Amino acid sequence: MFKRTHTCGEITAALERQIVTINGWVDRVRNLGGVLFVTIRDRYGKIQVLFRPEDGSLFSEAASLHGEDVVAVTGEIAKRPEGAIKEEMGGAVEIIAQRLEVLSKAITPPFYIHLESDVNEELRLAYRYLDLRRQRMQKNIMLRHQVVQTVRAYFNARRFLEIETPILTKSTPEGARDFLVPSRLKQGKFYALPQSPQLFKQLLMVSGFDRYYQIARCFRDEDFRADRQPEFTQIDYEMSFVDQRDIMDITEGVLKAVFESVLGIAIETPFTVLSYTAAMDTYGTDKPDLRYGLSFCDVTDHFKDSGFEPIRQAIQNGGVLKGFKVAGAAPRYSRKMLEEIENLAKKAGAKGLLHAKAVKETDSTGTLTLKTNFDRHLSAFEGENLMKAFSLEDRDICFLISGERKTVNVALGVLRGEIAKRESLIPKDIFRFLWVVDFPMFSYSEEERRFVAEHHPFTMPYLSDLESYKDTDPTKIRAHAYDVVLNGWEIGGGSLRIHSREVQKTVFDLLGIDEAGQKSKFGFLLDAFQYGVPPHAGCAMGLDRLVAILAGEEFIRDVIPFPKTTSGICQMTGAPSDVENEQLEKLSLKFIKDAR
RNA sequence: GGGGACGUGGUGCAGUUGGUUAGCAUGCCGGUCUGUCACACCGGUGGCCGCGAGUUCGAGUCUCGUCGUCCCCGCCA
Repeated sequence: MFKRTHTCGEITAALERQIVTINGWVDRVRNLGGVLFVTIRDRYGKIQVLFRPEDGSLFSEAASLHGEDVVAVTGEIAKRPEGAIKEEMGGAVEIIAQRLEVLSKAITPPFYIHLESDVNEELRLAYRYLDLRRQRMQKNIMLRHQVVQTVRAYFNARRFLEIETPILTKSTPEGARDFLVPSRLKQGKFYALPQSPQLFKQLLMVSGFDRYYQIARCFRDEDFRADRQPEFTQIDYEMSFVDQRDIMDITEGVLKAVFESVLGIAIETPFTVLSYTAAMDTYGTDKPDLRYGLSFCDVTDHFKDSGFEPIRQAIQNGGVLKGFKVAGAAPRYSRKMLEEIENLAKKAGAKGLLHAKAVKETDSTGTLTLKTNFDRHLSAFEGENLMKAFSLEDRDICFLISGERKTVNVALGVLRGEIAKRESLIPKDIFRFLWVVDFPMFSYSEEERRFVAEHHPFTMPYLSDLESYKDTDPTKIRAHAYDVVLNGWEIGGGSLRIHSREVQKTVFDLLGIDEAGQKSKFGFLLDAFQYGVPPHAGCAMGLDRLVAILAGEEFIRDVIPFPKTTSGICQMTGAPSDVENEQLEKLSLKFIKDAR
């Protein structure tokens, strides 16, 4: 084989008249009869090679090249003639061929490699190795590499140790469903694949490795989404002797480094910090997209004596009347559109949707009046306050929902997102980070009929809250937990961890995990905590989501080299697949019903 | 578990109220062509319309089932 002296991307005018050898794939062949152009591609770029008829057998051999053949070409770098220079097409130079070696022939691929045209994703996944050859995926995978390397460099420079934790580990009852791996040596028992390295990184703190990080693969056996795969990668880190702000600083620092190195963008730190309650009250979600406004305004106080029964009753029952304004959008909301929006609100849990349009009278007075879908029940006083509260101007519209606070928030949050989309209020190419902090420690699971941890059971609760509410209303207990949110995506989260055996036991008690359960499931952690555990805290960021955002991709599949489909299938390998009965027997496993 | 969208030459799409021969672009094959770069031009090849039932004189089109893909809800500490 003629080994390459240069990559395709390295060939520039500066190398004019040098003899070089390149290795790569045939991108395109353009045979003009008397002269033949072959574009060669590698991951560094593309370069045009020129074959001339006077070269005889070399020319005829080149004429039989096909797309995706792998070749070695030796030739002289030459400036293209005047008039044939197309900078944007790949430069001003080309290689005049002297020698060609076909390293391997390719059959016609099932889809275009050289074009960015749409291809059925199923097919892309079945031929992922070809899909990955395409420019977009090459760019994404290289970008992912760059992110990972930047992260490593950042942590390494700050005394963090990269430490691996087990992939075969113990099943934990809390949280997502585990992937299970049967044990052959301990028949009837199972390993689980880790949902995250959570417990191990805490134990590393106990061991004294006070700054840990890992690019960690995590596994969760739950249904998929555009931003969820059964296995995914976290940038996982943990520190001892720190407080929440220290973790935030490190997180902001690593994000800053990544955005700087990958996009050349300087992001502003520190990020905005919003409490969970404030986020819910203002945006109706715990991961608000701050690239646009549409924040909520509470007008409950002005409607306590509303003549509109649903509003009055909701408020009397401790509920609220809230909404948000869409400036200048009133003329776009026809009756049909409003009906559509109302249906959305109802689907999101609202009982109904009120709207108010501000209209300037066309007469000489030019007064601003409100047109609402509850005019009959709206007093002048209420209307005035509505206008004031939302600073309504001509052609503005505001949407209002009344009811129980949480329901109203969530429904308005859904509307906010939908209307931002419809009104094209979401600016491109900007990055709005924020921290959401003080999440509730527990929520009540109707299904399990017990309290469950909102973050995870090792999160430090506000000790004063714990004292006040553990016996009355545990959902009121706040946690020292924080999420980092970017453009409406939760890209990471973490918490201060419990480092007291007693607090940990109180939390387990509240979760309804009894003494025996604590011992069998988390005994090793509780044991460890008896031997001197440092106060510690940590965070984990979703690498796939982060890379997707940086790459401008909507789906994390497009930044994962070999992803699964939404039904958990690998189109390329066919996994999951049948196994031999012998394999099952070695594991003492058999089907209780014929799944095949 | 539930809802929605989709499945037509290798690829991307069109296909009317059910109607006779399923179109278009591109690829692929052959030819012409000495400066192209999505080369151009000429000719050709290529389809069990995902699969299976049903309705009908007749189904790519309608109905039911099934398989696959995608999106959303539930779920994801």
